[in-house]
This record gives sequence, structure tokens and C-alpha cells, in this order.
Amino acid sequence: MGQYTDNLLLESLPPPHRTALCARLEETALPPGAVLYEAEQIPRYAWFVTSGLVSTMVAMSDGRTAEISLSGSEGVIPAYHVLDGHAGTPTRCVVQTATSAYRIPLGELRREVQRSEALRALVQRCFERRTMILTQIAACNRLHDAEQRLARWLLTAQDLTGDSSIGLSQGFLADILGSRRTTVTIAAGALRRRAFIDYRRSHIRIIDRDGLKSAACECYETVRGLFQNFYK
Amino acid sequence: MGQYTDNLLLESLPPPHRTALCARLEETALPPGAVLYEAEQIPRYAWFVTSGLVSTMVAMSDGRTAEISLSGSEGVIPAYHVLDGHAGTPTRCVVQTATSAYRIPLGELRREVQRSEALRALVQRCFERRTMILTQIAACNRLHDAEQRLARWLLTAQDLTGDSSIGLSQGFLADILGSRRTTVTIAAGALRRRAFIDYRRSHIRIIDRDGLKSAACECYETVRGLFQNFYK
DNA sequence: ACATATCTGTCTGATAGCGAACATAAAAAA
DNA sequence: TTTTTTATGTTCGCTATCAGACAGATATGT
Repeated sequence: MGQYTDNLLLESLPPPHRTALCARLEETALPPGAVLYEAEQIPRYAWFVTSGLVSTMVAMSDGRTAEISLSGSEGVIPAYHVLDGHAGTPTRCVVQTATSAYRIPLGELRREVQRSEALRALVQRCFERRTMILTQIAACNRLHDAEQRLARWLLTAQDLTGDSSIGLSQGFLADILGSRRTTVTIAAGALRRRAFIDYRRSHIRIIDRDGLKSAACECYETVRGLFQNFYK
Repeated sequence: MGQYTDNLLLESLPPPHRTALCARLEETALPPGAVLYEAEQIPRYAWFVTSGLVSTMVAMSDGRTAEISLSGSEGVIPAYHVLDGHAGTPTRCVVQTATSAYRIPLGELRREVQRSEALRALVQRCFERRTMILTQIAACNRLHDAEQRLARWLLTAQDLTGDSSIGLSQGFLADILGSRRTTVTIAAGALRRRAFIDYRRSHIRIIDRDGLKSAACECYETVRGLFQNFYK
């Protein structure tokens, strides 16, 4: 494994610490639908994503779900369990688009975190920034409508992957946005009519970022600001 | 100041550390509406609440708001700024009901946290638990209706204060729940009709906890579980 | 007691979203 | 190719909530 990875956390780690850590990482490919961990379970591994999108979801007993965090190559999953993880979490973590990641057994990474203060600080920052993004999304979920949230999510996904195309069906987007599939269809249709996006079966493409920004709620810019200085 | 306070974090601190910290705390009374900190600002103090309720809010540019965290005497405010706080937060923090708290200049507490690993661990746990509760609330905000969320909020408020009476108007509850005042009026009226609560001007009382639980969403129990083992 | 401010109740029309059903279209598998 | 599966488009009635207005009730201060 090379000195440089495509994961922002690993890149931010000072070279000696990085080299030591990278020696223990194992490259993996995660297909869409792969479950990194279930609610109330302690994950076996930690993942440093290098490409792809991973959603952290809350599921209610009636089966409805909502995404509470979207992750890409900016950090480590699951930051909370790496830092502490004695209490259960109400979330499950699912791969949305084909993802590549370095993985390491959770216990090993915890030991590394205890050894390296620089690593611990980065994981801590990752957890803190994620919490701040979640803060904005919690309010967004209450105050903004489906079209605004869909536009916001698509823009964030593009920022994370660098790709204007996202391979997801409207049904999965509905699970993510916590809406019904038909609501997503209507919202996506409205965005396509204005030529901000285009899509075909299980595939959305952003064709007018500025237009899409104008359709998104202010939460997009707030969240983008938090992603930008992820490790400050 | 005595050995025992009414703040769970301070109580959880091993006596030697506690004594050292408590010597620096200053007792304050915070009236409803008092602002502990504004969005994007670094707070001057940290507060250990001993009674009362404090809301952390997100405000959108159109003036609508939603509470993203309700705090009482379980921890320290603002845990994030005590741990790190180099990035801004999109939240403001407001006193909801008459609150008493011990305060300490933020910089002083940060120094104490660096000195005392026991203290740092407790603040960290406080932040982590708050994040997990927020996780559930983020999904709740998307998936549950006003009546369920009102019931959930009232039960949590009672758990935090130990008081079945809550001195808040429906207008303020609307800000908290991220709904309009009339929506809260309708939800509160429905809960009163079923004799789960009673209220008069700016004052709500829970009169049937079990009934109220049946009207609340499952998020109440999830959040209660997270509060119960706050420092595990 | 009075005047004032604030809170609650209710009404209106408008809209977003739910929940369910079904038709069509497009990809994948046989 | 044909069949099967899956995704999208659209309809329906229904409910929750919004957004704004206004009347009446209840505290609060003078």
C-alpha cells in the first residue's frame, strides 16, 4: 500500500503514523447493499472509504427509514465505535454505491488510537464534524420539503464522490430521504423538468449544479462548509 | 459549594477531581430566554445545569427553528466546545425554563479537561450520548407527526426535570418542535381530550404518563435508554 | 380595577405528503 | 428471443401541516 491513499483522514495523518497504520489495512470492495454494521451491534471492522457512498440509517419499527449521515472518503466508519462504543447505537450502516475501502479490525484500530494521539485527534474531529452535519440535517428533516432535500442530498453526494452521476434508484433515495418513493419521483421529475438533473432507471446525473443549488435548501451550503474544513 | 451537586456529570466525577473542579464553579440563575451562546460563536462559559431545561436550536434564514437537543442536569453545555470547538456550530442555545447552573469560563474548563483524564472522558461521553440522541431525533423529525413528537418531548422533559409540570407556552413548543403554533395547539388539544395532559396558559402538566407514552413515538423509549446510561 | 400584553382556540384555503393501487418502461435473466 | 424482475409514472382519496387571520381568554403590570 502506498504512502498516499484517497482517504482524507489517512492523508491528514502525519507520515510516520500513517505508514504504521497503513501497514495494517486491508483493501476491500463493498457492493451496494453491503451492511457495515447493524443497529445495537458492535462492528467487527473500521473502514476508511476511498470511493463510493455509505449511508448511516435509522429504521423505525414500521419499516420506514431515514439517513442521518452520508459518508464518503472523508473519514472513518464508525468513528464513534473507534473512540468509545460501549453504548449501542440506534443506527445501521449500508453501502449505497459500489465502494472501495481499507478495513481494519475494530479492536486493532482502537489500540492504534490509544497509541497515536494524532490519530485519535483526527478520529475525534471526524466524529465532531459528523455530529455538526447531523445537527443541520436534523433540523432540515423537519423544516424543508422533499424537493429541497433531494437537491441538497444530490449536491452533497457529488461533492463527496466528485462524480455528477449517482447510481441509485428513486426507491433507495426515498429510504434515504425518509419519504415515499412516489414523493421522490415527483420531486425528481420537477428537478428534471427544470433541467437541473436528468435520470434514467437507477441512475441520476446532475447537469446544472447552480440550478440545483437554487432548488436546494440553505442546509446544503451549511453542510458543505462543515465538510470543507473537515479536519481544519 | 458542597461535595454533592445535582449535576450528573459532576456527580460522576471521582471526588478528588470533583473537589478541584467545583472550587472554580460559580452558581448562576438563568431566566427563560437567556441565550447561552449564539450560532457560530464560541461560548464564554461552560454550564453544569442543576435544574431547568435548556434547548439547543437550529434556526433557518426564514426564521423557522427546530430544537436538536434538550439538556438538563445530565451534563455540560456546550460539550463540543469544551472538547474542541475550533469549528463553528450552526446552533444557538437557549434557556427554556428557569434554570440554575454552575458556570465556569470556557477556557478554564478546557484546561481542567486537559489536566483530568477522568473529566475529559465524562465530557466525551456526554458529547457522544448527545450525538446518539440527536441521531434518533433527526429521524423522528422526518418520520413522526406533531402529536407523537409533542408527547415524546413532554415525557423527556419530565424525565430530565423530575417535574410533571412544564412552564412553556404552545408558541415556544412550536419553535422547539419545528411546527407552527396552531399545529401544537391541535396536538395538545388532542392529548388533553384523552386526559393524558392538562394545561393552562403557558403551563403544561402530564397527568397520565402511560397514556402519553402510548401517544408518543418509539423514539421516546430509544432516547430514554440513551439518557439512562448516560455515563454507563 | 383597568389597560395591556400574551396566549389559546378556531377558521379559512392551500399544499405537501401519505398509502395504496396499477400501468408502463426498462433492464436483467432465462 | 422471451420471460421475469425491477424501476418509474400516474392516479386516487385522505390526512397533516402550513400560512394567515382574528376572536376570546388569561395573566401581568399600573
